[in-house]
Amino acid sequence: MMEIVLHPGLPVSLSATFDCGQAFRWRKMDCGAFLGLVQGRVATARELEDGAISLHVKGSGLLGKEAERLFWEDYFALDVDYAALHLAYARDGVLKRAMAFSPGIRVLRQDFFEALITFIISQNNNIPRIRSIVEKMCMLFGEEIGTDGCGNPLFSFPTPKRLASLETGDLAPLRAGYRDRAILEAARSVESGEISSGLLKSQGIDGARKELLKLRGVGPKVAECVLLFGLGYFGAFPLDTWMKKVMASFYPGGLPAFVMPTAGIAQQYLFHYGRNSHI
DNA sequence: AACCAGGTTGACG
DNA sequence: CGTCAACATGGT
Repeated sequence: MMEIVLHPGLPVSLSATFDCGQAFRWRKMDCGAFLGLVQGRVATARELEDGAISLHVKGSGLLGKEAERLFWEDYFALDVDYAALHLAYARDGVLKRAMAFSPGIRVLRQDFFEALITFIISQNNNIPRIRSIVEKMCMLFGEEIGTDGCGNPLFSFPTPKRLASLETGDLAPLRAGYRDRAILEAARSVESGEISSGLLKSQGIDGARKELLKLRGVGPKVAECVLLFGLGYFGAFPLDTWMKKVMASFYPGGLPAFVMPTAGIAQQYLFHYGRNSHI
């Protein structure tokens, strides 16, 4: 077990960050801390009084102390200056309200393959069911990487190799419906090296988007989610049913130009606001 | 019983 | 180019 304390410039709200529809494998424990399954690790996260984040991390493939810290700083995108972002966004009345409604959201840099498969599952689906399908997938095809407080086993997200080896019949227990085919084809594309995180990160957002759109089950919305959550392109802008409503009522002429370079981060505040504030 | 959920696809004008 | 039904599943 390794303890890591992160010091974000601006306090992070773990509940808002983990419950805003970007990550599906964090859950709140009875004690108030969060339990997360992140790239082979079992992590518990809690907010400290001074705005720091305390992480307790377990797993067989942990890096050394410093590398592990860098991993988590990257995961929480501590290189992004949220204080400056908040200051700039406050020029826009709607964004200002959205940020006040749930301050401390951060767009996480998650694993590419997990984001790809998870957001393929997300199409025409709801968040509780996405979670349950992903959990079943990990339980069936992931590796056991630890246990929770009650002794229940915890599983990693399946590797591309494992998913690529399956047939559609194997996915039936997930109850993912017609998404089965897209899940397997995407896994095979990654496993074969036809598509890879390294390539997509190196070629810029427009090139990466074009590649992603070639995959079955990846249309405009899922592609933006993978760009934003799985590849760290913060300019990506997913437009789902909720965001379409938000855009129609608040930004009929589009987002303000100064927001565009980080449109994905603005989107995350607006999405959470639109879904949870009953405006 | 319709309708919806972090949509995409293939067919048809 | 744009529009549109069909698509699995489970919840309201």
